[in-house]
Amino acid sequence: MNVTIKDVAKRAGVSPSTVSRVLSNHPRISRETSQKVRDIMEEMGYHPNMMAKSLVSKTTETICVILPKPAEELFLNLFFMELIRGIVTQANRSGYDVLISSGGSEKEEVEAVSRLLNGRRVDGAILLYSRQDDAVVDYLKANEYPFVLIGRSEKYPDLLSVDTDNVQAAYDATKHLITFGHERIGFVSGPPNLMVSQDRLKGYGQALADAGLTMRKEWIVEGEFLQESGYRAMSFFMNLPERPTALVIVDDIVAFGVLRGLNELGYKVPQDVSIISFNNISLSELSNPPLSSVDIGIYNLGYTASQALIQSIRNPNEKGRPSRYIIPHRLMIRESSMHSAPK
Amino acid sequence: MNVTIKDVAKRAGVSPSTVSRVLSNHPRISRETSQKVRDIMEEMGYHPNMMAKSLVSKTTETICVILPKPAEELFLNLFFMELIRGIVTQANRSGYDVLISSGGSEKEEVEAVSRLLNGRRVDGAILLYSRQDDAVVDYLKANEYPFVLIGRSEKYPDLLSVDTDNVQAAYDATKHLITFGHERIGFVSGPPNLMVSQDRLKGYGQALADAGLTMRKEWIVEGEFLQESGYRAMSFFMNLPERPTALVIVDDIVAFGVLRGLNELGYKVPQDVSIISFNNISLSELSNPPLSSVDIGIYNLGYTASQALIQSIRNPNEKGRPSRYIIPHRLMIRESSMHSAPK
DNA sequence: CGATTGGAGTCAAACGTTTGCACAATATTA
DNA sequence: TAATATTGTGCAAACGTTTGACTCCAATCG
Repeated sequence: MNVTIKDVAKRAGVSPSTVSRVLSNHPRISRETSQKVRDIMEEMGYHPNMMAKSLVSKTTETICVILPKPAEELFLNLFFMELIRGIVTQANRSGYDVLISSGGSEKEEVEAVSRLLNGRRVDGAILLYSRQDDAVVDYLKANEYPFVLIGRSEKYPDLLSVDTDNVQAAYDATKHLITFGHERIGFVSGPPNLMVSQDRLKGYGQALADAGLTMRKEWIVEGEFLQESGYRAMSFFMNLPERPTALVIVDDIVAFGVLRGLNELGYKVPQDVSIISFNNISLSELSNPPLSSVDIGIYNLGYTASQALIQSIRNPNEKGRPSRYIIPHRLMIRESSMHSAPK
Repeated sequence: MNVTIKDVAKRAGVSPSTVSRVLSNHPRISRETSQKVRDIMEEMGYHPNMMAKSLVSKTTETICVILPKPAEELFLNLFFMELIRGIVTQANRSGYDVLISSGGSEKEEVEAVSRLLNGRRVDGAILLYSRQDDAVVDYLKANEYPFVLIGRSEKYPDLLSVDTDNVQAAYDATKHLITFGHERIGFVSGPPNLMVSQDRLKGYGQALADAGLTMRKEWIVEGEFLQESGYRAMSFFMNLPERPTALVIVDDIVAFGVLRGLNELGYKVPQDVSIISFNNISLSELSNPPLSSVDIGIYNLGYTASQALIQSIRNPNEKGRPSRYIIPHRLMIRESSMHSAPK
């Protein structure tokens, strides 16, 4: 029922192979034949069957994006949207489609990845997170499938990956607060098994150390990338006998939770407590007061990841390409941290 | 190099067809054989090649999501993330994969859709918007491809679609403001060619009419689903000789823009101006003041759309199923509209 | 007891491409 | 002018499945 390459061939009075070669711009096809075939394809409404093509070429021109555990939960953060936006845009530009896959448990994730890659449904994968130790990474690496990590792997340091210099970024953010005279600076972290949490904590610690300030356990709180975590962290800090006057927060959404809590308790930001967070999602500047945030170029992270992956698919073992791309970050200082430390 | 059905067959001492039938739980395979084959598949690490399967079965178990014009722009709204979250979750549960495709111009969209459907890369599509007159819809309908609309089509009223009762929702929101004594109520709309803009405007008008209030042209402003639009609309309203005391705003993001503007000009919300908007994205309650918003169950819209699409793919012309699903909405009244009209 | 039924598998064609090899015709070279 | 290269095309085998038709064998039936 559907127009195939053979139908076109018949009508054009050539062989199917010729039609196929026209399609792939084979050099040994004459201008004339090529044009004739193209006209007929147009006329008959021919569209190549990608499945047949993939079957023989062993390539699907599709990549997949593996979302952190339950798409249902973590998807709430604008962060992923922005990442996906970058990935899809770049992939489409390179002629690739993007498949979204959300895992459940880590085991299910491995199964999904295995199904997609082994089943030749996609050519490669992008992982949108970096856990300290990850079965999916192990699997992909063991099977030598092309993939790129957004973040980094502790276990395999030279995996293809796109990342922020999170240590430096946290250093900069903390330093900024120190410059405003803060000496009691708290840190609201994410899940401790994520590399990003670890790296940012490290940068925070270094900045304190360089300023001769001591890092205090009770000023560090771990949580999820959710508002509630911020809210809880805030309550904890504010009940301390000695309260921080400024906070570095791993994620904007978490910072929103902190902000909400401070508002409720009647603390003024930035007069009583200064705040700076990470990611600079588009809503950061909308909060009240506008949120200082480290812009890490999320879109760019996604865009670059897609580019790196597709390169590595097209050219599996080309040497001389970096395996780690660091996207520059930038402090966006807004009202939430524009105030010197209270006495 | 990769394990195929033939390899398994050989090792198991059966024919490839038997292996295939084991895979699809064909009734005429004995328990015994089935178990033996399964064991061998496991042992050899067999994974079915989806491309080969799709080629013959003419089905891909994949659906695609068509994003409104440039993924680059409109993706900024959490709304889409939430929709996609619902779609992906449901699709995965039904054993389907999801392909994301972002269009450029309307013409490019048609091309993308044509490439995906005609190229047998996907089995159906979900359109995340409803324009008044849409070439993509025309195309899909003309070619009888399975698809579902999030929203509605004016041209073809009984297309498979999932929607909010936007007229009613806007009616309810406006009514709510009227109840608080407002008589000068403005409306900030979206692009006029979107059905959602039209429907909400209509509901707004009806509520005014039912309350004996007149709808005034200068109190209606159109824009995009972007903050800037809200900001601009706000400036416009506030420069009017007779200013509205309350606003109905088509989208939360737009409302954020309005809020920012009002803050800057020193107007108090809700004391000077009350505000209610639509969609209730997760950040609505975080703004200052928290935003009243009509919750339209975005996740549910996506979830239902995916479900409806997959049903219609699996069972093309089953009768007796609704073609239009209406997801219930609910007013989430928060501080931004909890104040009676100023004198 | 010959004929029928049913169960468990096998055979081979099909799905729509790509691609290495072969071949004829023409062009280039020595 | 013969030998060689180049250009344009066709042939047929692959790619890894699914599936309708067929076979074989044992059990059941009239």
